Amino acid sequence: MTRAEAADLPDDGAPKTPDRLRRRASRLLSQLTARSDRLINEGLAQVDARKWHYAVLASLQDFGPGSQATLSGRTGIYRSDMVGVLNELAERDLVERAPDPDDRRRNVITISARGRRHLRRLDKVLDDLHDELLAPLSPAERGQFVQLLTRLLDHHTRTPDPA
Amino acid sequence: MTRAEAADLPDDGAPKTPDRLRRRASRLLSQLTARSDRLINEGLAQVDARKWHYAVLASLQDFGPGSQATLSGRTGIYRSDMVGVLNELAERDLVERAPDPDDRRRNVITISARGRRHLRRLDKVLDDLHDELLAPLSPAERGQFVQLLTRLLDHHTRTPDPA
DNA sequence: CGTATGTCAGATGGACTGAAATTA
DNA sequence: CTAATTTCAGTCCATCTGACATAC
Repeated sequence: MTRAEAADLPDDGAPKTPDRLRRRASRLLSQLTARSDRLINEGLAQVDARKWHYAVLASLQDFGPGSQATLSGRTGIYRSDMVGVLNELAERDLVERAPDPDDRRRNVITISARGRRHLRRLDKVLDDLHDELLAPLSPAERGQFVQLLTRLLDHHTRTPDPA
Repeated sequence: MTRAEAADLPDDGAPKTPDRLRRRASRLLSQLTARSDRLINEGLAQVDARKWHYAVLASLQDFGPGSQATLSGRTGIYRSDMVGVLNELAERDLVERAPDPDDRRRNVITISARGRRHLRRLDKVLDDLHDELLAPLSPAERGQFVQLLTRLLDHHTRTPDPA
């Protein structure tokens, strides 16, 4: 069976143009995200950072200090993985981890001056990387894209599982 | 430092609205893809399938039989992982794996009647799952979304790495 | 007591690498 | 000889689960 024959068979549920593989949003998403992740990871690695570093530092800068559980909620990092991320950030003197006097179970995480400087660096790096990521899109389209993603994500974070 | 103070400091490169975390396309992509992958995986698991099954079956249906290396190119599955996928598909009698008489290094993979039936089932399941995935978007917006993703992915598959 | 927090130890799964055996 | 194909073994990394000790 040649390719043309297969593509023209009518009754199989196959569309005339065999692009079901290319058009499935889920596939496009995972493939694009794979590229995106690699781009971001490699870019951040060049300044000795990971994407979770950015998430934690930005969260501290924008919302103030917090316990590890709080940061976990803000950034989406698991409580169990936060430990390692904070170890890396503390090693680099980008954050400070101090016991909370009001609740001795908790640590209070604070961004340092060095951390603020580093965050500014990371924001610049990420701006450039996103410019590369979104290169084929016009500014308006980039806005649309971000807006569509946001609406989808919001829907699926608030509507977990109707099963 | 309270949240309001942190959010209003001007010189730190922090935007007035602290949404840099929420707005980064790379973050939106990975988070949404995580949700999407789980949705698709769980949905396909209920009909004893995985996403790679669909990719291989659809590729066979739309482009005809091929060697494992060919299928690897069509679907994006690594040659090393293709073995396992085809084992699973062959166990279920959805494909046939026969040695190629013209080149005895190769196997020729063919979709079976049962495989075609299964593929139709999977397509229906995936239609429903994508309906759920894209629920908050209008039909026009879904088209836009797919088109934006496609353009981005095309750009990054043809333009690998300018470094 | 039940609950939250920080921590660790490990399961799981996906992407990916490397090499061996066979054949072209 | 070099190159391509299938296959196996195993690495690497991120997500995620479960349990534990401590403190509320």
